[in-house]
Amino acid sequence: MYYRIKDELAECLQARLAEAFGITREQYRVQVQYPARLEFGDFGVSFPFELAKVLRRSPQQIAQQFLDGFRAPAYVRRIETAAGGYINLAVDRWLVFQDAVRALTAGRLWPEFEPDAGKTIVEHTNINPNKAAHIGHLRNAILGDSLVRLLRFNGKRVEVQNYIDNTGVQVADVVVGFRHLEQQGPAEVAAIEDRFDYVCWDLYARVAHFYEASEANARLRGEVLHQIEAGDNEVAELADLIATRIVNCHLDTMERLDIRYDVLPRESDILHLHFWDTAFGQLKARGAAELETAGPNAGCWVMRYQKDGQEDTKILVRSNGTVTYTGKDIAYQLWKIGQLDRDFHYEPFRAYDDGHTVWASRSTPADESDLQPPRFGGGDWVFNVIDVRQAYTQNVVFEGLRRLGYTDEAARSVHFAYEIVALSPRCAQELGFELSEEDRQRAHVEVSGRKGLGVKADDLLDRLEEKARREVDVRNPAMPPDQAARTARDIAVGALRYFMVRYSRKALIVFDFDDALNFDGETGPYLQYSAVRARNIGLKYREHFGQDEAATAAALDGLSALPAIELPDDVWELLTQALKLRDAARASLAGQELAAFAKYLYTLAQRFSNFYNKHHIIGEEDPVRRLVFLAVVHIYYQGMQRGLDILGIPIPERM
RNA sequence: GCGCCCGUAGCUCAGUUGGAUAGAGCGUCGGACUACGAAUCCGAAGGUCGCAGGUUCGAGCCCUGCCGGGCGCGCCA
Repeated sequence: MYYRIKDELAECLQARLAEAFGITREQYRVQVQYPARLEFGDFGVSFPFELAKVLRRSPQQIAQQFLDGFRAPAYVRRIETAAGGYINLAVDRWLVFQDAVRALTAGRLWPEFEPDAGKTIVEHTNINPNKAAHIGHLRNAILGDSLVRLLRFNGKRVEVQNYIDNTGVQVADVVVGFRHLEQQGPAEVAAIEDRFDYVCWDLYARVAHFYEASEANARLRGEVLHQIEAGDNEVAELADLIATRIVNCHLDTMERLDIRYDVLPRESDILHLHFWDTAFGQLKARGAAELETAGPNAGCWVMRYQKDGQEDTKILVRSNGTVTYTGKDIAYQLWKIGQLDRDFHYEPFRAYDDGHTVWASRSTPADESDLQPPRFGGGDWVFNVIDVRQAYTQNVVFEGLRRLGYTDEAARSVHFAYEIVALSPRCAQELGFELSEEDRQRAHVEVSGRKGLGVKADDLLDRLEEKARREVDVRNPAMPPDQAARTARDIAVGALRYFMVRYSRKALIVFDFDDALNFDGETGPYLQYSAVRARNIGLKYREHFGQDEAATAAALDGLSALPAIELPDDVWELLTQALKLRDAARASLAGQELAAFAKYLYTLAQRFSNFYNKHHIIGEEDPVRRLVFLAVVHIYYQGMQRGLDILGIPIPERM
């Protein structure tokens, strides 16, 4: 198989290196690359340059000596030196093609990766349950969900967690809003029929002004927060009602994007089950937590650690005995790596259409549920999808693990950091916000839930669907309305999901409706469109030649017995790009960069579009060429289908 | 003050972990539908990779300094 050729060649070259120069793989590891240009070949290496000094010979001489007596595998058609020291290899196109067609007809184009015995936990979304989700949350959830899909493709067993901070000040603020601005209690709030997350969005922004109005108002926040943490009172009941309703809204929003979860750990349960106590016990026993007796932090339990030769101190327990955010996070991370010695109880929170259940944590054993929860937590690898502003805190948490002796676990805990989504000043003004003179001069404005400044996730999805629907209706006047709606939805999802992963994690996205609503060029719809066309070719082909699927499959099967024909460059480039799917997925995961995989798929779609415009498959006179083209289109479609699935992008029937 | 990140075409971004002539999209200009669907394709213009040194056979990528921008560093969460 083609995906194995690169590895095989590396082995082969490595062996020859030992034979010709006595260089072991420990001394030098051969790295096979893809040459910059097609005419150079399909694979290339540059080790003659790198070994020139050690071997005391010119790169050219090394390359020559290496090649004299080198026995290349049978599929290597051409091997030569270039540009004073590169070694380029070109493979036999027809052999690779036949091999790929056999894999296609046998249904094993992308064999599964070795399943991984361990468990990988991915935590993402983590939206404060006090208002509607916005574009910043979309980047988190889409990045997180795409990572989950990529991990699964790479053979990992993944558990998806969505942490619910239901006892924080953000929820308290909305409770204050309902009680003191709206004069509403649990019964009235439960009866609200309007979009609950939107109601809270506006209310949350009003509470910020309410606090500014007087000291007494501002004090309400602390009082409410205290009552929420204490539990067992009407304020806590209201907070729970709000948080639960909002979580349901968030799950609905994410469901529109095919994003699902396995478990929702709730902060209130971390408190009630005293996760911190056992974590604190471990920290004290190890001497990682120390009680300060003097100085500004007197009375606090702190963690001291060395960072770049400088000592840093982080407070874990305040002098009033309460635990800081960092402290709670260490306890939670310990649970995730299976070293807390304490667990949640669980209850089903929601059942998805396909029967999958998302569970929520609870503090007490579930009464009489016939469903038994899976074992949650205890991951061998942990990915925390959190924006880059939390880098410092995440480092402190991992340092905490190391101080407790969990160095391997800390090494397998990843802060999957990404830059935030901000708004262009123009976009903020479009949304009806008055910007200060200072903000107007800036390149971007930060989204702010407190100010109510932001683009709501569902509003954006609605606008995408409306625009897609107009385009669908223009192109497909005869399409039934329900199919048109479905298609518009698929296009909206494709556009949004691709938009959020096409940027590298370190790139700050300055959001603008013009960019996000674009369906041309490097966008999700471009990829979807190319897949739809490829699928159509298969349909039209069978229709035109009066074949059923079995007959077409038989014809493709017979292809490997036919005499070789010359594969044109553009066909070859399309084929090899499609066959690099596994390589691209592996590299994307190794580099922890989803944008790399997105770019790979985009390039693949470009090659197909190019091929599509140049060659007419059904109109092709030569029956062998026609069949070869059809096979390549099939391979392309299979690759695109698999690739788009990794990005969570659906393929409409028509568009 | 300390730490992290960024600076590449008019705009938004890639750049396979140091490789060959720095690539896409948008925008601009000019072309291609009586053939599988033009949400497409082809062509053109557009670059001192922030600046200056250094390491290297080779630097957009590594090191040092400077300039410009963003973020983080709380007995908030």
